[in-house]
Amino acid sequence: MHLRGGEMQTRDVLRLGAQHLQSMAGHDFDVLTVTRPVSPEAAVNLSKIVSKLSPMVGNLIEFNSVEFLNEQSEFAGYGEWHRQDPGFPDTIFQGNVFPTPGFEIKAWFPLATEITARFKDSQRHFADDQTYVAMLAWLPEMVIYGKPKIIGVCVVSGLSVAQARDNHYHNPPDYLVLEPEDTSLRTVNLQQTNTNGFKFQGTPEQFAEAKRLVASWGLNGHLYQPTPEYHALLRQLLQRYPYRLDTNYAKMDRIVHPEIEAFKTWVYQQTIHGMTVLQWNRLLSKGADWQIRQALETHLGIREEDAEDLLI
DNA sequence: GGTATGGACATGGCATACAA
DNA sequence: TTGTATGCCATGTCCATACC
Repeated sequence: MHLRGGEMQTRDVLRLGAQHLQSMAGHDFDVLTVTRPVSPEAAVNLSKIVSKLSPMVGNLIEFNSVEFLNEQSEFAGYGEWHRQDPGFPDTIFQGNVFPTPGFEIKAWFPLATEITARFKDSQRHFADDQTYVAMLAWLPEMVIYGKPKIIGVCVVSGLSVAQARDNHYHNPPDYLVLEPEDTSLRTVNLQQTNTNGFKFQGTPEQFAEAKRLVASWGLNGHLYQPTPEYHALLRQLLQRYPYRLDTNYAKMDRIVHPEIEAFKTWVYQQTIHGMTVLQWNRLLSKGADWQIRQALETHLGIREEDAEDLLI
């Protein structure tokens, strides 16, 4: 990598880090192993609960990524990667590079019903675009058993994700994106850093009235801005009309970020043991037991004899 | 029929208040 | 002083329904 004047800058650290994270694709994580099911019945049962591994493997992937980054010699002398948990982002480069580069690592288990990782951090945290989001898609190497294997990595700018999210959701008065309150005086566990989404729940009459209020803010009144002035206006809506907190707000699956969408498509198209990831996803979430049984026998060789062998 | 959206439920960390 | 309950925040899965 070419560095101007021999100095490592924030964007260099991020670019290098992104390259290394992407190189993890295709590798196993030797952190845990699900043993091969001994019978088709056990395999079917396992297929329905393997997604429960998702949160745990997600965490294992997060701190193994830090170790992996620190094994790379290019960073030597400039600083070290550290995991902050809790904290944002969960991986930062501590050293003599400023602003401090960081990765927010999100693990994605593509056999689950959706990408459940959320990205709720305020745009205001990305003023210098020093934080990138790394999505790591993983599966057990044998689909329902084996070691976790990284099948693909997508690294995108955190700022771009936050902007895509806010532009996608924010649509006053129907939907409001709200920045965290000023909670700097609270104890650390009660401080807010996340934005939230609110959906209008009032009557059509109230909605018409709310629309007139938004119109009175001028031509750019519907455009999202993270400023206190704009949020003072938004809070008027929240006080006057009923809204509900949207608990699905900012799910990575629903943000509609172009690079993330392209990554989703790519991951679903990958072929693993004779079927695409999307086909496995459909089969395991919607397929009948006999279909799952058949696929596991055809593609993974799990059949009745195995169980019989075991009994002997 | 597939996708998007709305909603419910489960789990857990952490600081703090309060009771034993 | 120690243990327990509580408030708030956060992250995850699953399912029903609306929509195209």
